[in-house]
Amino acid sequence: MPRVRHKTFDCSAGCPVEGVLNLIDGKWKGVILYHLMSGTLRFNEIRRKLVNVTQRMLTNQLRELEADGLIIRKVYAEVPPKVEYSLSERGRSLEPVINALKAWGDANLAVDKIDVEAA
Amino acid sequence: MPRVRHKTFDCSAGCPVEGVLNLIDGKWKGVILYHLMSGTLRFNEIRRKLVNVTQRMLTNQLRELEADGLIIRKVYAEVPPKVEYSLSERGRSLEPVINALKAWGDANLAVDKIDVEAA
DNA sequence: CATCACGGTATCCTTTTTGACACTATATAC
DNA sequence: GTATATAGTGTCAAAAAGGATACCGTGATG
Repeated sequence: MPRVRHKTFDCSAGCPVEGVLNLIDGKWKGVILYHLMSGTLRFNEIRRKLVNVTQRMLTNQLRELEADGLIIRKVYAEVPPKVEYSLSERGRSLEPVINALKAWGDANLAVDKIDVEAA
Repeated sequence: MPRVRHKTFDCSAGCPVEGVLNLIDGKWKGVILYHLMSGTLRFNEIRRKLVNVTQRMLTNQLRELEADGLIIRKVYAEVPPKVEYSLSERGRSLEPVINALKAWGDANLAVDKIDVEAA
């Protein structure tokens, strides 16, 4: 499992920018946060939204988000297991950031263009 | 709001979010963009602002940003060499995004020791 | 002649991240 | 008694990212 992502952020002026990026990059974190903005989701609900994610990766990403205090993991003592993920206060405060990302993406990552570059 | 019409690669609704993240993650890209928001900079000026970056990494990051159309590289035929980097139109349009990142970082990563201790 | 500044390349190596795939527990349904 | 669903773990391997270090060309400076 990828270990401690948090070292100390000793950097200069642009540092906060990198700091946030360290929290939300990782192949699936952005999308996970985005989906959780719409409400609580269970493990497999998230999995179905992130089409190609493996269980291991999803678990990893969720654990890291949890460790960074952005999401809350709630386990129900049931069988079959039930685990719900939701945004914490801190996670919810990221909403403007995620929205800015989404807005720019929508405006500047037109599908045609991606097609051309990917081809 | 333009929406994704067709899946080029498996992404669901949160895709644009990941798309932008793919452009601006990389260990130094966020900070580079941040610094270029204040104006044109030469290679070594950027280098001095990113204290621990190696030449190789800085070159890499700048080339990727250039390839993604976010910055412009202008070479002067002089000796010693002079190369100026500045934001493109597209890069400048990222300003709200970078600002959102910076704002959140300033507000939530102020002293990261608090993270550890308070949690 | 030797050295510095500039903006890089070229090589090699280590660390980090991601992926494939197999395995687990248990209650319920068939 | 076999299969299903859930939410995971464990192990190994590949790929991507990042780092260390050395080198290049040239004109001016000492």
